[in-house]
Amino acid sequence: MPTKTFFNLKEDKRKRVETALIHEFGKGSFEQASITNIVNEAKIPRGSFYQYFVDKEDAVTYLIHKFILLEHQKIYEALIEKNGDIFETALRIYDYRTKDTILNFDIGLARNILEELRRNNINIFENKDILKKEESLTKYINKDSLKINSEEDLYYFIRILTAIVRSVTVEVFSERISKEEGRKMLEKELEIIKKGIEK
Amino acid sequence: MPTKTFFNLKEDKRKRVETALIHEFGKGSFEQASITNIVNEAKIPRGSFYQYFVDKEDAVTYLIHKFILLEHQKIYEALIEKNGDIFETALRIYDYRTKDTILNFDIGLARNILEELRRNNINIFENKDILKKEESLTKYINKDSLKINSEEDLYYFIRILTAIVRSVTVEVFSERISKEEGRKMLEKELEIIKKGIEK
DNA sequence: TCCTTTTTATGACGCTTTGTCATTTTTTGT
DNA sequence: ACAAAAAATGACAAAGCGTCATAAAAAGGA
Repeated sequence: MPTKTFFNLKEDKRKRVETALIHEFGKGSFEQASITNIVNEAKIPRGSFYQYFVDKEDAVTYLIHKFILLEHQKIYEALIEKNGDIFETALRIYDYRTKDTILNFDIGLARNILEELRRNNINIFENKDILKKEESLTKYINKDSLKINSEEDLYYFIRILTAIVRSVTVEVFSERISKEEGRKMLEKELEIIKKGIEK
Repeated sequence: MPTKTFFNLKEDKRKRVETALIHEFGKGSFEQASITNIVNEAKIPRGSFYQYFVDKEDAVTYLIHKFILLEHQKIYEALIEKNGDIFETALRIYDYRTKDTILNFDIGLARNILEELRRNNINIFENKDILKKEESLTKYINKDSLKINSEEDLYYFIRILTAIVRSVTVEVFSERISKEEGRKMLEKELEIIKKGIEK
């Protein structure tokens, strides 16, 4: 996490740094991001960057945490809107992720963050590191039409869903498939999960 | 792909380079891998590395291709052994991936490669870039007990399976869960896919 | 066998990037 | 107004990547 100094910064400067971070980390992979570019864009001296963040990793972590909190809020809203229907919610999340801009984030950054989350198998539904315990979203899921007998079953089910939505989203981001194709694929995949594959 | 020079190398030297690649790329992420370390371990001058590979990316690609070909062979064997039962095959692949050594590869390298494959959404079942067209494994799958009406259905089904097996494997590699826990989770998840989640 | 041509080997070097640190400047508190 | 704490600054060391001019070795031909 960034230092106290960073959070004490005047609005204007902090925004400049944040914007530069979003631009640079959204361009390529995190490893490719250059601190030189960041300090140039934000118009701060190199030393200041290291006054605000321990290192590059620290700056990335800051963005990821922000992203997770915003996503969490978005999922909550979708669940409420869809009356707890988890399949509808999954599609809703897909739709909003594949919009041109996600919340305050650039789409390129969103792509990188989702990859990073996937790489570290971070589940947005209940992330112990970032979200408070009582903030789990599972309680808003309508379980009436689901074959679920325990908390454990629900857990595995969400794991599967998360993996699938992410997978398609990242494919769309990498431009291997279009937004529309991705949605159709997701619908198909959700259908399989619903009905089961076994005769 | 590596240069002709690399493949013309004498057995001994080529092996030394390969081993060094496997060690270094198995340690951290690909970006973190250091060519300096590689040439030191392989006891070749720095310039030679660039005589064999265009750049770092090129060396990685070489390893990934080798890995995919070996994995492909392994999946084929598993499918034959399990008489085309795709669920049993999935578990078999999980088991062999979570062994201490995977084929000739270090487990650390396998972890990185699987992540890289996932990042690029490369499906080992039918990879157009590396495998020949007729080498698709789907024809060995026993479809009798599956609710599958078209090639398309099968495609989506395999996407889901691939995603899930990878996901668990990577979690085991990152030591968040044990081999045994991972296997139980995979079994549970496969069960959900089989039966479906909808009441 | 000797000479020419092609292939391979070699490591110093240029360039870029990261993170550090000693010093200066600004802010805060009394 | 002064001292102490906090923040800003940029030069610099260290490390890494890929290049390139040159040397060595191997292959081919007469």
